[in-house]
Amino acid sequence: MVSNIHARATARPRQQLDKDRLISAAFLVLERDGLDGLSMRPLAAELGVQAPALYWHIGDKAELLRLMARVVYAQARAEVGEQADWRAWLLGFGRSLRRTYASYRDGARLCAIAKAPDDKADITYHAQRIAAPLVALGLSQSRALSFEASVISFALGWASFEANGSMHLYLDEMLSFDESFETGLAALVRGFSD
Amino acid sequence: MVSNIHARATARPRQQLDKDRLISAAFLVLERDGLDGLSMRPLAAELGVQAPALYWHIGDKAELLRLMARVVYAQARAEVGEQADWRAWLLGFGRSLRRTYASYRDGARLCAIAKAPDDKADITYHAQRIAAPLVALGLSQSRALSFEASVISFALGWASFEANGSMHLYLDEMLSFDESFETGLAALVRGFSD
DNA sequence: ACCTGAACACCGTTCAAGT
DNA sequence: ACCTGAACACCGTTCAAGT
Repeated sequence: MVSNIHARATARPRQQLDKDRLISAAFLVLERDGLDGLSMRPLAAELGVQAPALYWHIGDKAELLRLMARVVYAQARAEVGEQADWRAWLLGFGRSLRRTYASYRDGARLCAIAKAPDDKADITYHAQRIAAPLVALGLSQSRALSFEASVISFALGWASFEANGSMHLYLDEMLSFDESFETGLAALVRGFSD
Repeated sequence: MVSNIHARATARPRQQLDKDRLISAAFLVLERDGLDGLSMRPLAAELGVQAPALYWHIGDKAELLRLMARVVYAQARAEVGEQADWRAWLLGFGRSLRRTYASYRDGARLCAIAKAPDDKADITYHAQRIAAPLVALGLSQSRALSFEASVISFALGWASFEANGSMHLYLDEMLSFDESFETGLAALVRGFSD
C-alpha cells in the first residue's frame, strides 16, 4: 500500500488538479491576461490540461468567478483587524475593500460580475460570519447587515467607477479620487445613526 | 430632385438604419433576451439586417453599451426634477438612479460594464452638465462632482448587489432592501459637510 | 453610402471514449 | 476517478464584394 502511494506519486510528477490549484491558476491568468482573457482554454493550458478537464472540478465558469470573488472578500475582511467601535470597523472595511479590489487586475469587475451562491444555508452562514465583528461591537444583526451592505455597495460601485479608466482622463484634473472616496465613505459611516 | 427623394423613399419601405434605431432595437433585445442574449446577430436580425451591417453605424459593441448606458443615465437625471437644496437633489438623484436601473432588465449590470467615452472633451462637457444642478444649488464644482460620484457609486453598487438574485433568497428574511438602501443613501447625503 | 457573404479566431460546454 | 478528442452552437469582428 505504501509502495502504491509512492507509485502514484512518482507516476504523476505534475500533481493532480483540484479546486485550489484551479483558483490559483485562475488568478495567475487574471493578472497576466485580464478578465477578458480569463477563459477556460488558456486556464487549462496554464495547468497543463485540456479545457474539458476543468469541468470535473467545477460546475461552470460562473462557479470559478464566484470562488475567486470569495478569495477577494476574504482578504479584504482579514485586513480590517481589531477596531475600537463599529464605525471604525466600517471605515477600515471600506478602505480595505477598495485596496483589495485594486490589488487584483480587474478586481472590481470580477466581483461585480460574480454571482452569489444559490445555496441558502451557505449564504446565511456567510451573512452571519460577515456581520459578526459588527455584532461584537454592539450592533444588532440586522443593522450590521444593512450597514455592511451599504459599505460594500459604495466601495464596489466606486471601484467600478474608478476602474473605468477613461474617467481618470478628466477627473484627475477636477478632483482627487482618493480624497473623494474618503469623503464619501466617511460621510456614509458618520451618517448612520446610533 | 423631389422625385428623386420620393423614389428613394418608396424604394426603401423598411427605413434605413441609424444610431437611434439601433439603440431602440438594442433595448428591445435587452428586455427580451437579457444582457447575455444581447449579441450582434440577434440585434441585426431584429433590424432585418446582417450583423456586419451594424459596424457601419457603430465602432464596436462597447460603443453600443456606452450609448445604452447614456440613455439610462439621461433618464435618471431627468426624473429628479426641481429640488429645494443640494441635499434634496442628491437624495432624489440616488432614488431615481435605483428606480431607473431596475426599470431595465439587467440595467445595473449594463451600466457597470459600459465604459466611459475616451474622448476628453466629451467627458468634460458631461461632467459639467451633470454637476450643473448642484452648482446651481450652491455647491462648488469640485464638491458637486465629488458628491455625485459618491451617490452614483452607492446606487450602482447597491443595484449590482441587489440584482444578484440569490441575495434575495436570504436577505429578504433578514432585512429589507428598500429600507436599507434608503438608510444608506440618507446616511451618505446627511454625512456630507456643508 | 450602405449592406451582404464568407470567413477568422475565438468562446463555454457536453459527451463518448480512453486510462 | 480523472482526463482527452471531437464536436456543438455560439461569439465579436474584418473585409472583399455587391448595389
